[in-house]
Amino acid sequence: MDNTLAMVEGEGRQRILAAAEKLFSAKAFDAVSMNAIACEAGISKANIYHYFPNKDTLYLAVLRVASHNLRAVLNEAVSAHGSVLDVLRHFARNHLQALLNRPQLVRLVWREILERGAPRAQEFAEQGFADMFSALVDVLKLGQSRGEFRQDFDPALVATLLLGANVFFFQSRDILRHYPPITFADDPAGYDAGIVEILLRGLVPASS
Amino acid sequence: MDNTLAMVEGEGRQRILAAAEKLFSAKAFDAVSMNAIACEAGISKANIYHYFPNKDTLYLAVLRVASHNLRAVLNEAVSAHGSVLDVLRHFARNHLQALLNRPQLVRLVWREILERGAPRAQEFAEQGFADMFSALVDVLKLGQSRGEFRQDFDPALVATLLLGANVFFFQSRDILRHYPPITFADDPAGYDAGIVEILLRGLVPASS
DNA sequence: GTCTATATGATGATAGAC
DNA sequence: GTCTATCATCATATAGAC
Repeated sequence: MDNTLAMVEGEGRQRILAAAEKLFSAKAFDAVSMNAIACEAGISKANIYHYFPNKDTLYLAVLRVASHNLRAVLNEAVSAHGSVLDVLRHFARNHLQALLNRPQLVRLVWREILERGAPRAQEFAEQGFADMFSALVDVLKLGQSRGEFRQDFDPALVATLLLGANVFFFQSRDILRHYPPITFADDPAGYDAGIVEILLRGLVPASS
Repeated sequence: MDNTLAMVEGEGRQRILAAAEKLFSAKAFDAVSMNAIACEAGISKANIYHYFPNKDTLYLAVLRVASHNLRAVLNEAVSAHGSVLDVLRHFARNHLQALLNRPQLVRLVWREILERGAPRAQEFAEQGFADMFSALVDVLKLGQSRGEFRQDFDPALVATLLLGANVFFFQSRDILRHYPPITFADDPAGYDAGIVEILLRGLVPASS
């Protein structure tokens, strides 16, 4: 069977999705016009409506693909083996690096999280959260069961702290860069190394 | 002199600013129409243009006021006295509570930080960052100079970690709530208490 | 499947009466 | 200072030719 036709059929849809993803990543929903998407995709505006019934459906399709891709990228980045400490350091560094490598995808998904007004698809974002949290919580629990970590802290809280540190770094990087006391704005690996080190050892000197 | 006229003169402007702040806090720039602002303010659309030359200028005015108010709220919340540990705990808890108490202001300012496409006024947001960072860094440095904290960590990095933990909590609260292992989504004070405790003592048991 | 042409409405912004 | 009426522009969305 010749699948050339099917590929050509899908091509138009793919071009539209790619163009829409690029524009929706850069600007908010209402700031992106169907005209701009058509222009970016190199087709006519009316043609978009042949593939997607309306703007909302197109946006949802973009978000679904982006969320899926981002999950894959992040899950791939944080999968690791070795000692608990190595896995933790690896997780932090690679998670942040994955965020920085795919800024458009991250922005697209995070905008959906933050703009609570029009709950278009929080489910996609929540899936990514669940992936990262469960992976990180498992590592921390393993460390606790092995006696390498204290027993008296909540793994979910530490997971939140670490993921939050990376997301915050990703979001605020441009501002952090312009603030003198901060020297790690252009050194994400060093940032996460410092974060993990502090988490492990704490701020207070070991007593007696 | 009768200042009644002046008050009435300013009233129209205030109504517009209040309405615009409410709407711009809930939705993005392009998603808010001048018609909606006029309707919310209870005046005609054309009247807005009597006070503000265009939509951008109005938005900028809203952002300036909001940023100023948010700075005041946050600075008020984190000002404290006492031991270094008390100040640190107080800072974390009250900073997060201040964010949660003024969600509209926070959203308005943070949207400006995240939407890098149209750099309308990053300066406002950066001022707030500088306030919080310098205050927190000062506390940490004081702890170091007093010998209550280790000397070998970067105060700016810990400040980023703590502020990031609060901002991340604020942003992701709705998602955190729906994730089973997390029990602190509705307990910001407990969250920050846990955060600070982990930062102070570390994850690894005190060796020997 | 892709296009041109167009219907319909909302947008930001202006002019001028009161 | 506030309004009604209106501007040109651009949006989403549809119809129909090829």
